[in-house]
Amino acid sequence: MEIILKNGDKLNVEVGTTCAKAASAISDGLARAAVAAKVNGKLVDLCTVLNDGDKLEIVTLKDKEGLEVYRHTCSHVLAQAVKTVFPTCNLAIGPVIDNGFYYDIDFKTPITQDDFVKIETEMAKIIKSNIAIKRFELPRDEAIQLMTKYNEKYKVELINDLPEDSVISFYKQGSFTDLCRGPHLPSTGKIKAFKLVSIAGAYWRGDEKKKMLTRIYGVAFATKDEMKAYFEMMEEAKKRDHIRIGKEMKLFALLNEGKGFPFFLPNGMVLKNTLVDYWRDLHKREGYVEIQTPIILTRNLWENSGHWEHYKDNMYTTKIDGEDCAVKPMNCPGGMLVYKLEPHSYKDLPLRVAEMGLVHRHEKSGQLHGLFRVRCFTQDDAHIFMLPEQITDEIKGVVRLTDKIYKQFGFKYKVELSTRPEDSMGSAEDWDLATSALQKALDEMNIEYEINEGDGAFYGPKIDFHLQDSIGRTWQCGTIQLDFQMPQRFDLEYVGEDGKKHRPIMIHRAIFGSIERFIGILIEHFAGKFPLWLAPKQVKILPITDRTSEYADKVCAALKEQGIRAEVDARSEKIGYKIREAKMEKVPYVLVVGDKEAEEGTVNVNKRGVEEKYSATLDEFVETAVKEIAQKINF
RNA sequence: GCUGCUAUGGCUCAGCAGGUAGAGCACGUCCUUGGUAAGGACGAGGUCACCGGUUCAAAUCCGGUUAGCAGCUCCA
Repeated sequence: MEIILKNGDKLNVEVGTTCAKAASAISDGLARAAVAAKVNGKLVDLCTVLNDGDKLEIVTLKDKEGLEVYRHTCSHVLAQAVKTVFPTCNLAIGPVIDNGFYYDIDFKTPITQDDFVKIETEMAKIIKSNIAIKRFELPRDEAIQLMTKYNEKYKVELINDLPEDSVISFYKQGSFTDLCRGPHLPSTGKIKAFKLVSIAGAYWRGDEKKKMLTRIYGVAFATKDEMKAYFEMMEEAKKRDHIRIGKEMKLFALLNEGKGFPFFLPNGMVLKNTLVDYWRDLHKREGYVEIQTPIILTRNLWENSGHWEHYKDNMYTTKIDGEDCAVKPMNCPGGMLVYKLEPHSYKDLPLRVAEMGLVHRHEKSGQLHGLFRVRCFTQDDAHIFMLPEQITDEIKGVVRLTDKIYKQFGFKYKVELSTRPEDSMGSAEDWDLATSALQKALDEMNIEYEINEGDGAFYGPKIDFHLQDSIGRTWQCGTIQLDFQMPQRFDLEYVGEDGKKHRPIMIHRAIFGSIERFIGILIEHFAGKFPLWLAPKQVKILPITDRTSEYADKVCAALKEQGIRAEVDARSEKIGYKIREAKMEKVPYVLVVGDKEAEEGTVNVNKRGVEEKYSATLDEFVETAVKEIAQKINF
């Protein structure tokens, strides 16, 4: 019979030939590198028997799928090892993740990281024995019988929940058999580099109400070198951790006295204010007006907006003169009240109303994390009130503005479209209309996005922008939410061309999302090496001897005159020492001034990240610095 | 909130097996005025997160509380 290879070549093989055998017929090198195969586009085990006319593709560890198969087998080796070391435990599930794998296991007595040595030793033994991995399939009742025999209650539950027509397959390696869809490596000996890294709790089936199992995380790579490179990269990434840099650079403080409420220190305030100034300038140009609404408003208002019903557990409440009040978790109801203060004409729309709003949300204690997740933060919020025919253009405008701002910092981002959640308000028609409006804007702008089913706000669907932190976790920053509900609830209206009253449509949007979170991401993105326009300390002037400290003061004054954040380090320390300190502070420009410079009216410029130093007149340096700040050049 | 781990001078960390604390950096004083990533000497600074228990004796062992970290769940 004949099979077709990836490159289109045809190969004659005997009936009953496996993928592995076919691979070795193509080339010995490829056969040895093979870890799985793709038959007619479907990923399968190497032992899969080919049929006449099948299209065969060999998968190696160089392929993404190949590495996944490899990591998947690692998780099974982990399971086998754990079963050997702790025979009474019950296995749940063990999938592949970025860089590795995990397995959720129900232990009779809790284990700790100290047990990793035992487990890893057992895994190494399994790998060394190079046990063949065999697939077999069973009908449902036999599958349940088998897993019941092994006392694997979680597996029985999984089998019971599989759809009627699904194939129930098992993989057997030695005495160990596990329910699995596969595919797997042909034998355990192919695993070259793995390590167990951490242990954590995880709810069975991701449900908070179900039992918490123990999850063992591991990483696995095709070679030991790749694994080493991974650990080195993780070490580097940890050095970028915003909590650590925030402390080192005295940007902010997290204190026991205010759990989830960060303190901003002078350096951090420079960052925050600079971002706000940039934001405000940009929004003025984009036709926004700015308001500020109160932090505490009556409970009545929150009931009216629907927040009370959907969100009261996360709101801080208080009583003022006997009246129930709540601290705002969002700015919109305040914005609605402002809209209602006066009648609006269709000629006024779109109305773009921005607010740097300080909101408070009672996040559960375990969710708090540095500046990424806090209980009090500043939203760069805006509400856009508009006519139905303005929806697409307004959304596009916000997407463009978001892109512009993210690009300014050199961020790459991911876009998600979140649709109607279960717990939501409003009619299906409104939701469809709103969702397709968002989708239309994204499609027309040729923006790639993922759909996040059921993850919208309770009042409307949304477009979310996600940025990545230094160890690859993503955080939602920007958001554009289309809302038909608030205008209705607050009975907003405008007078149309026809002289009749109509309901405006509203967008909620934020670009930084939370200034605090955005600052956290900025810190990690730049590893604390902020571009000149953002740097808390922009220029440091270092006199070589006490003789030149007067000239240093003069240079500093000239820079301050131009609004540049400059300071002199006049301590009687050696120049090398002062340079080292300034560099560790990540100051963009360090100016060294000695007798020569004082005499010539120049400065010796040390630019961060640049080995060569150069001499410039004071005026020349001021000019370049002013220009770099004004143009917000990143370096 | 749940599971696990952690908590020692301003910072980064030692303190292995219980006998009332150490280092480096930072800080202060003095000497050194030195041309591009750490000059030298001396000094000050900690009831070892908090509360309780075991013990003749607890930073060290046990329990609880608080806070942080990793993950889970949640995030209008």
